Amino acid sequence: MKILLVEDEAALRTALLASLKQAGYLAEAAADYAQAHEKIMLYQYDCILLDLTLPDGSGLDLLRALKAGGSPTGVLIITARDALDDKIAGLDLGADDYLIKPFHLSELNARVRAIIRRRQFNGQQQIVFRDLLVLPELAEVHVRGELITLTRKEYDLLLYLLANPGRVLTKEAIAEHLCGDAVDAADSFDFIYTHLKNLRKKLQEKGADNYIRTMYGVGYKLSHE
Amino acid sequence: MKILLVEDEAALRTALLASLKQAGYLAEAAADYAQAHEKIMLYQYDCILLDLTLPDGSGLDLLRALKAGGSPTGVLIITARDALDDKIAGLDLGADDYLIKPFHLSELNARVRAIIRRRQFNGQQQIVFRDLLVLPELAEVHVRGELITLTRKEYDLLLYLLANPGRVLTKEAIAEHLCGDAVDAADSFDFIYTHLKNLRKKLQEKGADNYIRTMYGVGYKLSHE
DNA sequence: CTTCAACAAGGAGAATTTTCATGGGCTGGG
DNA sequence: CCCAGCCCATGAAAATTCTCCTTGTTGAAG
Repeated sequence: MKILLVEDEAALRTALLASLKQAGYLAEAAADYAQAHEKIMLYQYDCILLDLTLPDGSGLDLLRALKAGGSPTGVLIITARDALDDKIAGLDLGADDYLIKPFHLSELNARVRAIIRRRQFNGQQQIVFRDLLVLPELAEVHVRGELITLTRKEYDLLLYLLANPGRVLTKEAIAEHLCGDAVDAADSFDFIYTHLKNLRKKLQEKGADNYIRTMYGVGYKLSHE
Repeated sequence: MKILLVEDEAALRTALLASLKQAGYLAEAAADYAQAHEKIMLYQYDCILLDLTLPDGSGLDLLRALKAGGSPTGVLIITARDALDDKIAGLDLGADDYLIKPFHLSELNARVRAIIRRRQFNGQQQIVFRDLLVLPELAEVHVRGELITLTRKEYDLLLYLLANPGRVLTKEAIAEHLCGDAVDAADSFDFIYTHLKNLRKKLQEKGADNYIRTMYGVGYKLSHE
C-alpha cells in the first residue's frame, strides 16, 4: 500500500511518516506543492494525505490536478481548524475524508485504513484466483485450502499481481510498487527475481503451478490456465 | 475497557474519573460537547458516561451522532432530576441506562459494570478459545482448567486479541488500546514487547503454546492452529 | 544452423530491519 | 514507605530483504 504524505511542516511530516511506516504502509513524503505535484504525476498512490496550506501553492490545486487525471487515488485532507471553506471545497473536488489539525495518530490511522479498505478490491472480504484464496483482512493466503505464510514483500507482490490479473507487469513497475521512490532508474531490479522465486516456490510447494507466467523481455503476469 | 466521561463540571469530572480509574477502567474525560465529539469520532469506547447538559451543546446530539455512526458503544446517561424529557429522549435514541444526579459512586460503578457486561462479547459469560477460558465478570483466565493471574495490561491485551480473532493487530493499535490517548507519534511502542512476552510466558507455562502469532513487520494475531 | 547478447533463474550470504529478552528506574496504590 | 506493575533502554537474536555471482534460457542476427 503506497501512501504519499504532503505536509510542509518538517516535524509533523517526519512524525507522520514514521507512524505510517510503522503501520506497515509504504509511505513517502513531499514537503511542498512542487515536490508533491512531481510525485503525483510520476507514481501511483493508493492514498494521499494532503495538507491544504503549502508554501508554494494550494493543496486544492493538487487535488484538482489529480482528479482531472482521473486518478483512483484516495485522498485524505489534513487542514487547520479555521479553513472550513477549503474543507468543503476539498470534498466537492473528490476528497474522501478530512481531518482537522491537531489530530491524533490513531485517528489518522483509522481514516487511512478506512479509505484503503474501501478501495482495495472494492472492500472484498476474499479474493479467489484458481486454487488461491486470499483473505486481506487476516493477511492470510490459502492454496488448495492450506494456509501458507508469506513474507511481507511476497504478500505485496502477490496482491499486486492479483490486482492486475492477466495484465503484464514489468520489473520496474513491480519494483516501484514494492519499494516506492526508494528505487532509481539506475538501480538493478534483480531482487525482484528473488521475491518472485520465493513466491513461486511457496505456491508450487502446495501444488499450484504456473500461476505467474514470464513474458520474456517484458515482465510477468498471472495466467488463467 | 475504555470509558469516556462527558461532564462539564470540573469537580465532579475529576472525582468520577478517579473513581473509574480506581475501578480499573481506562478512563478519559471530555469537558464539553466539542471535546467529546472529537474523542467519540477519534476512538472507540466500550462505554460513554454522558451528561446531557453541556455548555456548548446537548448530549443528546452526541448520542444521535454516535448511534448514526452505528457505534456499538454503550451509553449511560447522567442527568439532573428535572430533565425527565431528556431522559426519555435519550433512551429512545439508544442509550442503555440513565442515572439521576446526585448518585452514589457505587451505584455508578454497578451500572457501568452492567452495561459493559452486556456488551462485552455479546454478554457472554465466558469466552473460550482453544485451551483458554476467560470469565470477564471475574476477570479470570483459565488455561486447561488452571487459573492464571495476569496483570491488568496483560489481561486487556489478551481480551483485545480475543475480540479480534485472526485479525492482525499492529503495535500501535495495541498501544492505543492499552493506553488510550496517552500515546503519541514520537513514542516508541517497544513496551508492547514486554507485555506480550509476559502474557506469552504465562500462557506457555500452562502448556498453551503459539496462541499469539507474530506477523513479522506487521503485527500480531491470534492463530487458530 | 550457429553464435551472441540480453534476460531470467537460482544459491549463498551480507546488510538491514524487526522482534525479543533482560534489567533498571519510575510511579501509584496500599 | 514499600512493592507490584509498568515503561523504557540496551544489546542480542531472528527474520527478512537485498546483492552478488554463476548458470541456464531465449530470441534474433549473421
